[in-house]
Amino acid sequence: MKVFNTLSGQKEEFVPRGDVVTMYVCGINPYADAHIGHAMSYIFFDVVRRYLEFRGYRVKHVQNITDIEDNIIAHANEQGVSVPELTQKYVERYDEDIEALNILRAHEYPRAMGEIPKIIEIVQGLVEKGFAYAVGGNVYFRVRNVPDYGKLSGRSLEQMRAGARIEVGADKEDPMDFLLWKEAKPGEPSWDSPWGKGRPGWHIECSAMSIRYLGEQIDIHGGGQDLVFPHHENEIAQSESFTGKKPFAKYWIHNGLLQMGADKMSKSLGNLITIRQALEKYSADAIRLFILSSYYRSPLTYSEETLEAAERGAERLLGAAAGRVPRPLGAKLEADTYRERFIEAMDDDFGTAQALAVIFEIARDINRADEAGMDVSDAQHTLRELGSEVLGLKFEFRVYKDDSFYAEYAHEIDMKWGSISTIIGDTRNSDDKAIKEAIDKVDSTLASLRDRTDSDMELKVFVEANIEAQKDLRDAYRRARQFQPADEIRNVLGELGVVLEDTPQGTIWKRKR
RNA sequence: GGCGACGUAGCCAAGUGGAUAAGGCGGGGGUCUGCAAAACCCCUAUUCGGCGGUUCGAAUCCGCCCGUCGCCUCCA
Repeated sequence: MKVFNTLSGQKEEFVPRGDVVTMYVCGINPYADAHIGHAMSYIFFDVVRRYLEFRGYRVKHVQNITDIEDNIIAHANEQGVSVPELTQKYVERYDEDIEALNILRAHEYPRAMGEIPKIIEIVQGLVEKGFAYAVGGNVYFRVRNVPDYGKLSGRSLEQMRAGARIEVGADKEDPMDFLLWKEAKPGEPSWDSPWGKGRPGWHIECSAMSIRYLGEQIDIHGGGQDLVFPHHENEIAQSESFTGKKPFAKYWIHNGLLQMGADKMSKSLGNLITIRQALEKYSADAIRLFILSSYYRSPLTYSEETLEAAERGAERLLGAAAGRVPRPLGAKLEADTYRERFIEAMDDDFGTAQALAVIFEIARDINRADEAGMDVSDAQHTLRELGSEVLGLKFEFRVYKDDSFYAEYAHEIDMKWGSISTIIGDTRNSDDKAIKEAIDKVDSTLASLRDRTDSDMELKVFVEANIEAQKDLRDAYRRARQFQPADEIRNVLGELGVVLEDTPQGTIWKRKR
């Protein structure tokens, strides 16, 4: 299995350091809802973890929550709430997002606020070893004492010092020195430390959590490409200086960034779609397919058209994985070669795009073989296993949220139904008992739909009961070979956004996409 | 200014020296179906931003040019 390591700039054979693969992925700053760009990172690393486990590794996955820093304080002040109130709210919302996207929970989600003693211990250690110095209540990391500083991002101190945009802090020894501990201003959240009241700097919490929960050296450290410098570069410097052990992380894996139009999607640019907004329009499977359909290191551009395409793809996979008439006596569609090709693709630096191509081929061949009367149960099992276990697909239809489908349906059905009742009327006194009963059922579901109050929480139930009743009525007409009323019912439902499909297992209804 | 990535069909996107350039979406035609839908079958890049070069052979390597983007500052 090969993995691209940012540290070496090339693909390397993946050989973990011990029995358990230790993996640290940079997480959220909880002061706003996570957006699709975050989803890209977390879905990708979710697949990394799932694939490692699929290949038989045990994985320990830790993801930090940085719940104290400047932006958080600013947002809390703006909203007039305390920092813990703000962060708790967004951590909870993040948990919901993660679950909705079918991302496996990390084994630990340490929060910066809970790691202050470890952070102080590391800062103290760095000071004692000469890698850090205090100026007043601030403690800075002394970059020039680290000869290989810049090795991750491939730049030298000289290059960086020459950069025109680096501000020289008045009290820093070197413009590239960075803050480990920040003196608190009056009214800000703070903790006692050997340097007075203050809070952690911007990179130290990740070192502290990684060391505390995974050990001084780990296998995989991941995050978005925008974290390579300065965040991860500084993590390496402070961690390796503190422990005296190299490398801090054996494999550095960075995903490309999501583009929004011409720019990257980011909080600071404000050009973002949150995970929740996306989930109102697209299924989790479609979002995962969208993200996994390209190489993780390439940038990806958000577009409705591409998400919609992914949605249709997800529907096709679902169709192929869904139940079939069992054919135990038919020839078996073998699935081993697909599995081998899937593994081959994933082994090459998580080639999810090619792995997905294999997934779609399984789907096509299942449909084809099923039509030819073969037993496709093994292939379906493989499709579901690779799709859900490794790629994290749910194989569920899109869940429509926060739209007005049910209300509109309830509002319009009476009028629509009235317009076809003349056709129905001709058959109302039919001898066909099934048709008569089905008509009565439709009438009664319509009555209950009419009688409900607007505040009725059971709107969805009533609407679906009515759709079911109409579907059954149409089937009764079809069995009686009365196609005109049958087609009329289908047309009316179609105008209301409901599609009827006749399958070997009977007629099913779906929301129109 | 420095460092880096990318440019493949209408759209998304694999492939990175060799035999017919994956896969998805869309489009066209067909099979099936009472009619639809779904599914399946066929077609949809003689060509990989442009121009040169290396090679028996290049989308794949080298050079130049054009274009797009990221990082260098909080950021997945």
